[in-house]
Amino acid sequence: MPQLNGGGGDELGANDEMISFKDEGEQEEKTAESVSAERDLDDVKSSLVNESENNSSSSDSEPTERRPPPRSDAESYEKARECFNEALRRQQDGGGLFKSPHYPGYPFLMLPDLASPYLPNGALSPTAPQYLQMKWPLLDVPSSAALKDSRSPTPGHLSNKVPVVQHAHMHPLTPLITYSNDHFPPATPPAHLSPEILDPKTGIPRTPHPSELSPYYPLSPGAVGQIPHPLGWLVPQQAQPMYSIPPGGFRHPYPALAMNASMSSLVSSRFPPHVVPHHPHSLHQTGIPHPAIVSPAIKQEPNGELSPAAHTKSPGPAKKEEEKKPHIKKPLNAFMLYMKEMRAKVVAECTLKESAAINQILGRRWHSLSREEQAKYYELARKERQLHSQLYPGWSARDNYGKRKKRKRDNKADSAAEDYSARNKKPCVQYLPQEKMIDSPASSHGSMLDSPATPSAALASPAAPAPTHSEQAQPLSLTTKPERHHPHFSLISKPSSSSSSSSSASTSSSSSSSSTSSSSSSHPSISLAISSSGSHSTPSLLSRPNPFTSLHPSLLSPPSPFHQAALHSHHALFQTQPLSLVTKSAD
DNA sequence: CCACCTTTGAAGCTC
DNA sequence: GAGCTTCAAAGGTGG
Repeated sequence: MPQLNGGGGDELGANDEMISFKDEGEQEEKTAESVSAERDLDDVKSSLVNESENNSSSSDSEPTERRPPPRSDAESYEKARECFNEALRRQQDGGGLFKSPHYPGYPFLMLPDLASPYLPNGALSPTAPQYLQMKWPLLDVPSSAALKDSRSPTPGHLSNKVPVVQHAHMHPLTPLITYSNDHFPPATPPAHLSPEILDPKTGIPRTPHPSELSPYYPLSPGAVGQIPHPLGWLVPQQAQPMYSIPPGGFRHPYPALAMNASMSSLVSSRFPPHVVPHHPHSLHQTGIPHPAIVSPAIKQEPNGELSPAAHTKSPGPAKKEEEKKPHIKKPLNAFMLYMKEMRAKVVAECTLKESAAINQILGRRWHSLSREEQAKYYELARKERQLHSQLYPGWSARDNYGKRKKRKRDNKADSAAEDYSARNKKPCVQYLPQEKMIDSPASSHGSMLDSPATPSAALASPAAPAPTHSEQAQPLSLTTKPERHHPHFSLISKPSSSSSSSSSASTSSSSSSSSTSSSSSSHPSISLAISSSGSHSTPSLLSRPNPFTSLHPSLLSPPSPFHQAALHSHHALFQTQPLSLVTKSAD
């Protein structure tokens, strides 16, 4: 695996990590140096220092909320940290890391780059290759050999339309959905309607099957079993896909085959096993069966292949029937899609095995993603939802309620926050803070700005709520973490709020995270954002997240190549940041 | 063996 | 309409 990430793979993670760890003195320096002697180093350090201080303080300040992680956890996190550092080193050494011409040290800064690859018409520019070279790290993931092959065909050419492919850490997904920007104008047509996809092999444009658009769902009632999903086994990673197949069925569900691994992973991941009938590998290569469609209780039915249609298929006793009914899962949201994609990469980079820890990392990374990047996932998610709704018109999320067996609710209720906090999270806390610190400043604020809703809304989905101020203001991350980073704020909202302002308040977001997050975490981010804005001049280091995230919605919003092109210059972007920040703060 | 942890986001439910 | 709850993925962990 060394090489796996070794090359360009790490960019994302490594960077992330780099940043994240900055808080620690030594690491911080290392990272900074490694980062590349950015001129901004000083700034970063200073920021880090502050963060570190905050951090420490935070720990103090929030002791009540979170206790020190259990030893084991601590160790694991420590490990993770090391892992990150390692990744960092690799990047630096290996040189595989993607470096933006503009921001050498900061791989993440891709936005501008992204734009470049495309021609005005949205087609991939010949010059794009440079980006193309950088496959998504994910691809490099261990078991991905297969993936590599699959993607090898020509990721780049996959479709001219798919910009994503080019970018290293981009959205492998795009190919899937034809992300291309041009395709999702605000009022994007239903996913299935999306523009034609170039046939990977032939290069001939063809209309995509719904399945292609989103492979994730279980077969549609009518379509049912017709299609085996190739990717399902093709893709190494977690694989079982869940999506459905188009009524027409598809041979090749996805151009994906040709597509790059990441995408394929995504697709495959979701393709329901049943979709892929009895393929010898129906199980994911890893051997992990995917419950995708089937309800947990049922697990995979013998004929699990049956798709949703299945439910209809055997009219048995009502109860049994219900139980048997394949469980149509909720469509994955943007973050879930992102997680699916990136998880393998993170795992590869780090020794961490625990999903909880990994998820935390992914969460941070998610926040650190630029708006555009996030927007892609939002768009993808939106399309999936559309497809899902089309496939299962009658389906409602509520159908799945209770299927999971009541979980925490009980515990939480019973044990209350105390237990809750006590049990696990601590570890995370410590862990997070470090990484987060880095992110937080940049990303966090960015994230806030970027709030899920915003990006998506702004960029793509018409459906998505308009990016109102409030939305923008919403801090994604409310989830506690931010607080830690910035202890000052950490305390209950009010005090801190002064600085950051009320805006975030709204943010509190419904997110489940429950209490912990409660605090005004968002505020901190805002404050940071502001500060950062001031520094926008020095986007290089810190910034990655900031710059883009902070971008003004209007600017970012258009995912289309055109827009990207417009955005071309970072400077412009950076400059824009302040505005965005302002808006938020205002909110 | 099952629930939990953890993340964000969407949708449903409650008031 | 606001706020809260549940579920989606994932895999180690603990009871």
